[in-house]
Amino acid sequence: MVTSCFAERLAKHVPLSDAEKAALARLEENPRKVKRGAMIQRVNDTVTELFVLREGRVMSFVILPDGSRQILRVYFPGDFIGSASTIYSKAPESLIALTDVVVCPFDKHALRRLLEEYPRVAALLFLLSNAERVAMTDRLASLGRTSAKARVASFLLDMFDRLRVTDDGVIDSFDLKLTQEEIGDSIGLTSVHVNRMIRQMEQEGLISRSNGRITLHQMARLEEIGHYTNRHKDMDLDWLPVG
Amino acid sequence: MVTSCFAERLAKHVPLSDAEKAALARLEENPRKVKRGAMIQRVNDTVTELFVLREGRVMSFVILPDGSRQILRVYFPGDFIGSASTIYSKAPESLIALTDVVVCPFDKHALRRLLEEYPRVAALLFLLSNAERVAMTDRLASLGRTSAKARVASFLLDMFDRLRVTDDGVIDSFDLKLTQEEIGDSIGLTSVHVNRMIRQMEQEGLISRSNGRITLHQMARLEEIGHYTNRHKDMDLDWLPVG
DNA sequence: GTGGGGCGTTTTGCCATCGTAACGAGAATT
DNA sequence: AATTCTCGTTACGATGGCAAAACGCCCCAC
Repeated sequence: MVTSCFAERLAKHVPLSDAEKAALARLEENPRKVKRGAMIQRVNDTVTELFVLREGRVMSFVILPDGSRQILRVYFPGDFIGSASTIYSKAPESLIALTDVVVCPFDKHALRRLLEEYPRVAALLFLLSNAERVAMTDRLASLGRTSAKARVASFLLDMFDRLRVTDDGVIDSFDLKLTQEEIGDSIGLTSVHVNRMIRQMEQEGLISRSNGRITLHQMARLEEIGHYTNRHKDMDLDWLPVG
Repeated sequence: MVTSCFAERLAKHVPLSDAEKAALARLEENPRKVKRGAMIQRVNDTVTELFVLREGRVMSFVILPDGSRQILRVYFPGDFIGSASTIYSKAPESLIALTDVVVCPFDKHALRRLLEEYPRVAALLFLLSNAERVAMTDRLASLGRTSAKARVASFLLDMFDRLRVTDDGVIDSFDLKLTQEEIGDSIGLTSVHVNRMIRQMEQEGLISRSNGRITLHQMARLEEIGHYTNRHKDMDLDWLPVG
């Protein structure tokens, strides 16, 4: 059986047939290595490609006319990236490698064939796309209606929970691989203020840090501060057609 | 031919076969009238239903523990609502009718059959879900990185452009049917500050108002102020399978 | 081993933007 | 007619942005 990190990810939600696994693996036939810091996709590029992220971390972002940056999403291995190019001919967001990375690009016509031949995979992609939407609305509420401290708390918890889905090594500490400026650009704060909040949370014993790793100490208290809800627990995909 | 406002909406993107139209119309077999202000869905309700909005306006929102509200999305006729319940068993957001409304609820198992039998519709739903995601990221950048004035400007333009997709009567003025408090709750501001910005924009001749209707005068200038991009122009669905 | 450059973090003082609280007026709803 | 909504407007103040500089650390060249 060919392995595919995307198939593995999907299989965490729904058991896949061998044919489905093989079809998904075919999307990952052309792995491409990308160096840390390199641009994978640029805003307004004409794109027909999507990606599965196999190794490393990637972020999507936009730069506003005044030069400020909004980071839209941080991606982890097994994530499906750049789905906006299924509907827009020009990329609405840029993609950059946060670490050395392996991405598997495939053309949207390959996706089309997949959707035609494997309706259940199509449904699954639809569902996961809805999960992404909910993740966005959660962050929207965070940016729109919560304090700086709450935003940092919920951001850390979100990263933590997402890492834990794929990486079993994650217990209560993790390596964010983001600078404080990047955290700020994710949650609508300046790096200065992110620093203020992180140090404050550290002093309060909510988190601690050592050489880049962040440890979360009072998970429940952090969830309260950040008004955070772990969405991963409540997923229900059992109603999907059987493979 | 049975008419369905959802099919009509989809047909604006891709020509649909009669079979597809009929299948979509079947989702709308049980129209339900809802009074203005009534709750259609409540956060944490166990839900298995989705909706097509046939008439009126609906908003989705969450209430944070401190009582503040974040409005996540305003929906217009032809919109597909509540897709989060395809993946979460408990509703992550509340739905409320902004005007008297006709919604067409259907169970997610009906959606499942549709996805199984009409792969192209499944693909289409996937694409539109991605468009929603992009709309969310646009607002995320707005909340995270732009001023109050920019947020109001881009919000007005967004509502305007979305109304124009379905309502041909919309030229340069429209009836928002939102209070200033609701606008604020959409873009992360207080009603007081929304009021400041709106009056300021009115004084500058960017917009004008009379009994609830808003008229946009300097569209280009507004787009500049709000860092707004009209996403509707750039859509490309031609690569989808033929019906 | 040492000096330097780059990057990220830490820190400070100042101040703009935006929120809070409060109240009045007019319109709409009962 | 009474009540509730919505909008308008004010004074005051807190949150978080801005600018600038210093600090620590890692890596590299010499």
